[in-house]
Amino acid sequence: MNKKNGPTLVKKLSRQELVVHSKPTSRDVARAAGVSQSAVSRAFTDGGKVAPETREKILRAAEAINYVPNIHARSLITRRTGMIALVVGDITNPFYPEILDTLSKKLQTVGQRVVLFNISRDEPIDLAISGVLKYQVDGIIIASALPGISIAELSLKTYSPVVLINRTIRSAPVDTVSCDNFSAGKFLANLLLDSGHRRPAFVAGLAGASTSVERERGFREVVLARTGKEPLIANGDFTYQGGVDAARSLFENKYPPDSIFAANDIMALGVLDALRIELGLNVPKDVSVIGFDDIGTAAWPSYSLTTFRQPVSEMIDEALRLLSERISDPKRKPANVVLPGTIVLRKSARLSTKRQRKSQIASA
Amino acid sequence: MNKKNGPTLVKKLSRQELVVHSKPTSRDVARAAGVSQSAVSRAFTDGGKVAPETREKILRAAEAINYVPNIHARSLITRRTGMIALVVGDITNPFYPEILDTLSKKLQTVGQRVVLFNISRDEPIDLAISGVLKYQVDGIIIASALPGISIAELSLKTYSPVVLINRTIRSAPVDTVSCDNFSAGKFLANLLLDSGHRRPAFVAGLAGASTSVERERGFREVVLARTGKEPLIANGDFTYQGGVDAARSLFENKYPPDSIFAANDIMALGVLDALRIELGLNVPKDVSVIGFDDIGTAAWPSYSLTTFRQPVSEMIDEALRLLSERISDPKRKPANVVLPGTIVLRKSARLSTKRQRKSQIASA
DNA sequence: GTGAAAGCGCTAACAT
DNA sequence: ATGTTAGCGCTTTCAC
Repeated sequence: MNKKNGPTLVKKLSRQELVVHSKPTSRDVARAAGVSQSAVSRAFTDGGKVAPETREKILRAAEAINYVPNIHARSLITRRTGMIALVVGDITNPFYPEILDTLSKKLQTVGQRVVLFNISRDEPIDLAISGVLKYQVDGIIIASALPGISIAELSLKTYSPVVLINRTIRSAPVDTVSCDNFSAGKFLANLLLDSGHRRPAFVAGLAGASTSVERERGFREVVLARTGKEPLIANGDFTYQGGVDAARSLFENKYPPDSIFAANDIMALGVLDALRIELGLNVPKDVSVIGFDDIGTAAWPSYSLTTFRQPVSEMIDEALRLLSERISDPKRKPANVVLPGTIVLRKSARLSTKRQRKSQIASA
Repeated sequence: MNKKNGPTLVKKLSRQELVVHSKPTSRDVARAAGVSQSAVSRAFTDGGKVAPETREKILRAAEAINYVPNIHARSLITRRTGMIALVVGDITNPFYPEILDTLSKKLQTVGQRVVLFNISRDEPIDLAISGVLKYQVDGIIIASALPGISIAELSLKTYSPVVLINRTIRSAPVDTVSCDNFSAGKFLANLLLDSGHRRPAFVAGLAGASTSVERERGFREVVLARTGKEPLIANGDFTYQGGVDAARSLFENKYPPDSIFAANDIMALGVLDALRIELGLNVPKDVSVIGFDDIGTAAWPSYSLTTFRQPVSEMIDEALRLLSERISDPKRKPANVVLPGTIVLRKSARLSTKRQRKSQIASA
């Protein structure tokens, strides 16, 4: 339907003649508008130097033949694709859709898109990453909870800027943004202890996840210091079912806990359900439960989960800022942005009144 | 660090010299491996004709300089990008992350990726679509609940195959895959009525959404025929809060319902919470509640929501099949695939025993 | 302000 | 089996 070839007779068919419905190109628009191909290009670029009436004419012609610029051809030259990769490990956890939602909306306002790389739990992250690199994305945001060990290598291989969100890693010099998980863990332990709890337990997430590890470290440190005993610990695998199982196992203990801090909300919800329904306990009367993240469901009255909110929107703002900073200065020293979170007091934890205000911990 | 230029003195710098860290290209690999550039290309293509030892050599050289093929340059020629666009309207509804998860995992097994287009509720869909088209995606899956009116136009402008998932549209000849929403509505009305309910109510989703409309049509038809009265209807906007509000308004009625069918699970969950917590009612003793979708949360014991399951995995399989069929035959008549769903019986609805088996409705 | 020409990194036809 | 060559659709000098 376009192209410079003459009438298509049956003879050696070139590739483009074989294409049934090839998309119109800037060349087609140029022909239709009676201008040069480069004029079309300029008409579609923001600061392009074209006379207003020429641009008008070109845009009309483009409209008429349903022309849309090919972003890949453009990116070959500009070296920008307008795509940001989001690497997630467990989109089933509602925290990630919230990140995805926030991120994609922020990006869209500046004409960018998110390409999702949904890596499964056992897939080695570096393999996934080389899959990402092919796409020449302008930046990579990794929110995967997978063991970060190979990220070190990655950051060397990558020409695209990388930022880890909601996790950190010691071994590699990489930009990161996260909550102050360590302080949060301490804060929550103190909160529980201050309110008269004597046996706080911790429900951990995935083994290798820095977030869970840090929250645990802070929590355990305070519990140990103040009670002289290690907190009970169960593994919840960052899933709802894991939370259910963790609660069960915690209560098989001879001295079961009187309060539980789960390393994320989805586990806390599982804990809550197991406590109330399977074990017939009253929350918060018998046991206090605190989560982490503040996903939407946490606010639903059936759960009314007291939790530690991560500042998702700010975290993403920071991630995008780090990304663009690294674009302009690839050699800049890696930054580790730590944002403060907020305790959100609801009904799943019995906390003493002197702490009942919305308090905020400072960033470390 | 690469490129064919000589030593970089300060003079008119070409674009590539200005780039600090330009990625290695196949040319760089060719030079490193002592072969031609096209040999490199072949080494990276699946059926490429290269001697095994040459390929080895090339891959090693590529590895050494961290070369990754540029997918955009490739797509310029092959006319395939390996990207599938997923257009969603409300990723906050957990049904969509489930779709996204399933889709992205299926695509990844065949080396494809999903690019997410997360359009906000008020954004005109055709604008969003022209954003999609720039990306030359191999296919577009629209799972947006937005008023479909402009999709008609769209399908004409689009050279990429399009399939609507979880919605249909009369005005445009477009491939669609969905549940048999109409039959499902009828089925659920009969189920409720058969179990002794006398005043079934319906909680509708977004006004323009075909899914909600069809479910309502089937439901209302049966209720009207069997009880002689229209069912009560409230609008829930496809959100949790909408469900809460809908339940409230339903019970402001002089003759409140004894059973509620919500057009999706997230609303049903809102209904449940409002019923139990705000209105102090017992579910299912006082009121039966049925949802639609069977999102993960529906199975949680706190809710134990009886619902009508959509066959997500099969729907996506069909969508991908339709997409690839349309690639090979762009002129094929649009297909409207209708898949049967399944009732999932849990505890939120009081249903009579003779219906207590997992029953399945046939596709229309 | 506009057009001609070069070339982004790659694949595919064509020689060899 | 390998290299040479011609573009894919676009942006960007460079003349005019």
